[in-house]
Amino acid sequence: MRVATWNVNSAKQRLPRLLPWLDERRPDVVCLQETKLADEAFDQLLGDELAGRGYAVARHGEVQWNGVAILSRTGLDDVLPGIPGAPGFPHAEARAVSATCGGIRVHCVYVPNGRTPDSEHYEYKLAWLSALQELIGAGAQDALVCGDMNIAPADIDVFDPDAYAGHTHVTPPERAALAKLQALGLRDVVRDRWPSERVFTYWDYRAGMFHRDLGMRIDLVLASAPVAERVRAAWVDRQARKGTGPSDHAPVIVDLDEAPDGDIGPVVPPPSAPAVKPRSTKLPQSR
DNA sequence: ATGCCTGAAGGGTTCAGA
Repeated sequence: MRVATWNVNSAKQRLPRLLPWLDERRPDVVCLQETKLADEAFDQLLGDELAGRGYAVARHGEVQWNGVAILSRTGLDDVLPGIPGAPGFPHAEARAVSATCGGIRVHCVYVPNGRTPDSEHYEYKLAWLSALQELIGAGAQDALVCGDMNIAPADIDVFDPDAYAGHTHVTPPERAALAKLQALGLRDVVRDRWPSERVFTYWDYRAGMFHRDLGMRIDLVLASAPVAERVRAAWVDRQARKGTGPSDHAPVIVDLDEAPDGDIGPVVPPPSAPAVKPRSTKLPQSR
C-alpha cells in the first residue's frame, strides 16, 4: 500500500503535473493540501479524472485558500471534514479531512502557517495543533497523520538554522506542539529512514532555492507504531519539484507492507520462510 | 525590492505563502 502526501499549491494550476504524477507513482492513498478549490469546483475539475483512475475522493475545500483532500483506491470510509473543536481565523478554515482507508485512519492536514511569532495567526496555529492532537489522541490504533505541518521538526530540517532564527516553523513552541502530537505514539517515518541525511520537502520559488537545495522539511508522514512497523520505504519525490510548473512542495511517498492478519490468531510462518521479512537496506534515492 | 516567485480574486493591484 503506497501512501503519499503533497501540498500542490492549487490543484487547478497543478493539474498538468498532478495527473501524470498519479499515473507514474500510482499511490493508493493521496493526501493533498492547498487545493484552493471549493468542493463543487474540485469535483468539476478532478472528479472524472480521479474516478477514471479508481480513486474515491474526500475533499474539503473553500473558494480561495487552503483546501485538503484524500484520494483512495483502497477504501474511503467514515469521512470527517475538519477537526471538531478546532479554532478558526476567525471562521473555520478547510485545513483537515480524515477517513479510514484500508484499515488505517488517515488524517490529511494543512497546519496554519503562523506568519510571525508575535501574530494572532501564530496563536491560532498553536491552538489548531492542540485541537489536532485531541482528535488524534482519541482516535484509532492504526493511524497516519500526513500533510504540511508548517513546522520543521529539528534544525537538520532547515538548510540554515540561523536563517530562520526568530521565524515561524522553527520556534520552540511550534516544535513542542509537534512533539506533543508525536508523544501520542507517532513516528516521523521519513526521518526514521533517513536519520542524518539532508531531506527537504519545500523550497521557495524565489532565488533558485530548489536549484541550490536550500529548503525545509515541513511535510511529514507520522505513523502510529503498528503502521510505522509496516514501512518499507519513505522518501521525498524531488522529481515532482523539477521541470515546468511545479508546486513549491515535493510529495512524500511511503510504502507499507500488507497489514498482518488480525482476526485469525497468531500467525505461524511456514518452516521454509523467514519469520521476519528481511528489511531492504537500499531505498529509492530522495535526490 | 527589506517578497528575488507563484497563485487567487478581482480589477489594472493586493494579499498570502514559509
